[in-house]
Amino acid sequence: MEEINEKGQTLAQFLANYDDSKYRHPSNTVDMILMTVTDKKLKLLLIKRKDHPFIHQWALPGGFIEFSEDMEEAVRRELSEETNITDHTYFRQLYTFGNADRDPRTRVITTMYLSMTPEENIKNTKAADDAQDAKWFTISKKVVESAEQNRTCILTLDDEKEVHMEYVIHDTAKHNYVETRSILSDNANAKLAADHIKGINMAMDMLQNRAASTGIMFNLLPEECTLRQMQDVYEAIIGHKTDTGNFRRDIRKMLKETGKKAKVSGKYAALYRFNPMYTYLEENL
Amino acid sequence: MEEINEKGQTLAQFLANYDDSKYRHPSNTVDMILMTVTDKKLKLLLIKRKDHPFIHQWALPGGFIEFSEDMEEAVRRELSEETNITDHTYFRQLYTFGNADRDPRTRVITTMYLSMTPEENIKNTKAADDAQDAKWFTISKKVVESAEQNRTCILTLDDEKEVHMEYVIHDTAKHNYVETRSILSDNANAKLAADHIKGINMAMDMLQNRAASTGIMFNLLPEECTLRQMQDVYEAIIGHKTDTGNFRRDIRKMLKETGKKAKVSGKYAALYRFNPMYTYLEENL
DNA sequence: CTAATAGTGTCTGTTAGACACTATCTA
DNA sequence: TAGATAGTGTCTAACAGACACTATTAG
Repeated sequence: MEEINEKGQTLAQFLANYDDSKYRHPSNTVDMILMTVTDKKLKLLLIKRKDHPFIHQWALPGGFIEFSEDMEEAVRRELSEETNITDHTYFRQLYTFGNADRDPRTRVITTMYLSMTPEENIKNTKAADDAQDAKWFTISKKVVESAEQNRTCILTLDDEKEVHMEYVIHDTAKHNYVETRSILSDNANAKLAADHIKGINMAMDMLQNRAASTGIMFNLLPEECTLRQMQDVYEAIIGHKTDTGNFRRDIRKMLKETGKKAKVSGKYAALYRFNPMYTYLEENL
Repeated sequence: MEEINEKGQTLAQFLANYDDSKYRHPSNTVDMILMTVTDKKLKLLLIKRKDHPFIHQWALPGGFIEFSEDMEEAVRRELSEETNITDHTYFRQLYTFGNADRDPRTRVITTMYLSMTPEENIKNTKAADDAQDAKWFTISKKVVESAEQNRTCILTLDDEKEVHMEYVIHDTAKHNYVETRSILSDNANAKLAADHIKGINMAMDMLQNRAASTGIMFNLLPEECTLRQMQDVYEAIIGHKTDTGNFRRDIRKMLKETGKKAKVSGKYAALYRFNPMYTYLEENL
C-alpha cells in the first residue's frame, strides 16, 4: 500500500518535485587526525598548505566529501591519498566543526576522524595536491596546572628540526559543560590552520583518557608485541613515565599469550596479542 | 605582509575567484535527542512526520542548518521551535550520520545532539510544521544477554497508550571496533524514520555509561533536589533499581549542601545542589 | 664489573557491591 | 498498625598506587 501525503503525492511523485537548489548549501569535508608512534614518541601527520586560505600554515590532511560518497569512504580515500596506508587502518569519528565563519571560502562543515596505525604500516607519506609538504610531528599534551574548576595544559607539536607549535589549553568547568580556550604560545614559530587545534586537542583528551581503560593503544602497535613495547606506547600517549609493575599487572587482563618470544635489546621477551574481547570496553562514547 | 599563492593571488583575490557552485553539495541538518524525566521515567521527544520521506513514521525533531548559522544556533532554534524550552537547556554533540543514501530526497548529512532538560522547563510541546504530532515516549535500554564478544539489548520507545516501538540491538566486538546492528522487533507497531535508532542508541549508551561517573544526570533535575529524586532519575536512566546506601555514599561527593529541607511524601528531606567542580569528569569524550 | 631492560612480589589505602539497620511520616 | 520513604553503618573483595626486588644480557 502506497502512502500518500497531504498534496496527494506518492513518494515517487514527491521526490520528482523535490528541489534543493533554492538554498545555498555548505560544503562538507572530512579531516583526519592520523597518529602513529615512532621512536617511542607519539606522532601526528600534518600538511603545509600551499594555497589560500591558511596558506603556509600547518593543517590536518582532509578534503571534500563527494556528493555520492559515504563519509567513511571519504576518510578511506583521503587516507590512501595522503599515505600508502592499507585498508585496515583504524579510524573513528571524533567531532563535527561547523561554525559559519570557520573558512573564508564558503560555509565548510568538517567532520574530524581520529585514525591510528602502527609505524610499520606507513610506507611513505606524500604531500598531496593541496600541500607544499607533509610531516610527522611529535605531539604531546601535558597538564601544567590543575585547580578545582580550572585546568591548564600545554599541547606541543614539534618536527624536531625547525617547526615548533605550542598551544596553551585552558579548561574551565561551568555549570554543565567545560569551556575550552586554546591560545598559541609565544615560543611557537608556526601555527595550525583554521580551528584544527580544537580537534587535535579533543583527540589527545580522548586518547589519554582511554589509553588505560581500553585497548585503543593497540591500534598503534604491531599485532604481536612485548609488554615493554606496550608500555612505551602507553607512555608516549599519556606523556609521562608509569610504574612497570602496575602497568604489567593491569595490561595482562587485556592480552592473550602467543607462546612466542622476541629478542629485544639482549633479553628474550614474551610476545602477546590483544584479546579482542576487550574491544567492548571501548564501545561507549 | 600579505601572503601570495602560486598564482600570485592575495587572499582577497583568491576568494573573489572562488566558486563552489560547480559541485553539487549535500544538505546539512541537526537532529535533537531531547530527553526529560517525568513520573520517574526517562522520556524522549519524537514527532510524527506528515510528509515524505518517512511519512507517518516517528522521527527526531530537527531541521536544516541555515547557510550562515552556526550549528549550535541551529540546535537552539530547533529546540525553541519544537518546545518552549529556555536558553539554558543542556545539549552536546553526539555523532554525525552521513551515509550517501540515508535520505531519498538528496544527500543529507545530519549531526545529532543530545539535549536534556528538567521536567519543569517543558511548558508545552508543539508539533512543528513538518509534524502531524509530537509526543514524549518512555525510553529504556536493557541488556538481555551478554557474552564475551557479543551483547544483546532491547531498546523500547513507548507512549503508554497505543504506540510501541522496540528494537533489538546486537553488539559484536571485532578486532578494533564494535559492530552494532539494530533490528525492529516483531512486537513493535510503529517505527523510527531513517537511521534515527542509531543515534538514539548511542545516546542511551552514553547516558547510561556516564550516569554513575559524571554529573550528566543533573541536567534532568531541578537545581535543588533531594537524594531520592536523584536516585529516581539515575534508575530511570540505567533501567534498574540500585542500592540506596551505596548510591547516597557515592553521589554525595558531587554535591553541595543547601541547608534547606523539602517535604517529600511525609518526611522532610534535605535539598542538595550539584557541585560544578565535578563537571570536570564529564569533559572527556 | 655496570647499565639497561625483562619481569615479579608485596604492602596499603581507596573503592564498590551487598546487606542490615533506624527514624519518621501517612494512610 | 503497616507501608513507604529518609537516612545510616558495616563487612568484604577488588583495585590502584608506591616501591622493593630478581634475572639476564650488552658492553
